Amino acid sequence: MKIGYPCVNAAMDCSSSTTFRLASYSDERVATAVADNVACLRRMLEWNVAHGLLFFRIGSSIVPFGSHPVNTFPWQTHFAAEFRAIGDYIKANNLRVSFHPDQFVVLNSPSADIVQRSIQELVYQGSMLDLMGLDGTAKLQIHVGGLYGDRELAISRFAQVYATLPVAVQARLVVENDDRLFSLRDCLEVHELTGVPILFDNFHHECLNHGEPMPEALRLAAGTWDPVADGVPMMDYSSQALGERKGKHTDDLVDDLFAAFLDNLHGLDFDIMLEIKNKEASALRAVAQLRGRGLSPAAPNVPSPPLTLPADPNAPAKAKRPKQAAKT
DNA sequence: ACGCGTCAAGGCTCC
DNA sequence: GGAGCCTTGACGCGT
Repeated sequence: MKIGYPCVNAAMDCSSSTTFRLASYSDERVATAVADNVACLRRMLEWNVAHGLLFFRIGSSIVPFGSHPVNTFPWQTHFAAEFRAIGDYIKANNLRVSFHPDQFVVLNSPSADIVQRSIQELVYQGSMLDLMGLDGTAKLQIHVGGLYGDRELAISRFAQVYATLPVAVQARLVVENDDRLFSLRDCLEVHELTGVPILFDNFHHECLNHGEPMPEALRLAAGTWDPVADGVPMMDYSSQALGERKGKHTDDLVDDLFAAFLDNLHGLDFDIMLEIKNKEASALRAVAQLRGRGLSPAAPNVPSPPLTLPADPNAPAKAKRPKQAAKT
């Protein structure tokens, strides 16, 4: 079990998302920004290793305009050694990383243009993981997309586009349940159509569900991950910010709620990304809780033990199979 | 030095 | 049909 936080370390005096305005694009600015961003990423990973945080979401904008046609700079070859070094560091320290392309990546959009741009963005982010030399356990996390007034059509369009994705992207893509449109149950349907693993978000599930108790939801999501090809299931963890709009993430880890959540795991292994505003501060407290339970995050250079699932009549889950009445 | 309007990209809800 | 919202950091202009 690894604990992580997204993109930004507030205790650090650098950022891995320096960028610039499209209007001031130049190859030189790309080169400068990427060099700065990769250097900061390295420092954040080192900080994480020193603090027992072995999971990290890399910000999407390491390469400014990485999938935009304006970007003609050959960053893949120019920074090949830097990306490789980051990947070597990740592997040597048993880290796990992921990307979460933002809301503009919509694979099931009715607009062919939007779909194409979305695929280009996935190719760009996936290619960074490729350059790092990381295997298919380093993931690209997206949502199903828009509803467009017809849930079943929207889901089938996702599946159709998924089938056309480059294999390198397919191997990394995971789909996350969201808090308003596509629930865990919808994601399970997407999984049945495509084989794509489900990245479970406990908070989104609390906002949008069909009565599945948390332990059952966790088991269902975990069952969609191939232990070898996909690795330990990833999940996002958060809780409701009190007094705020439903769905608003809390600013700070609520220790009691996190403890109660861990009780739901019943021995399942997950790598947990804390989507909490104060980032690494909460992640450190989560690690302390795990250590208190004897669930110490995996130590550097020691691979996680193989995932063992409770008995599941629907396993093996990764194989494509026809839609059937298995979901109850 | 600092404040603040603005920034590639989508889609949903509300009015 | 249009504005506001999601969510967020950082740019870069204006003062």
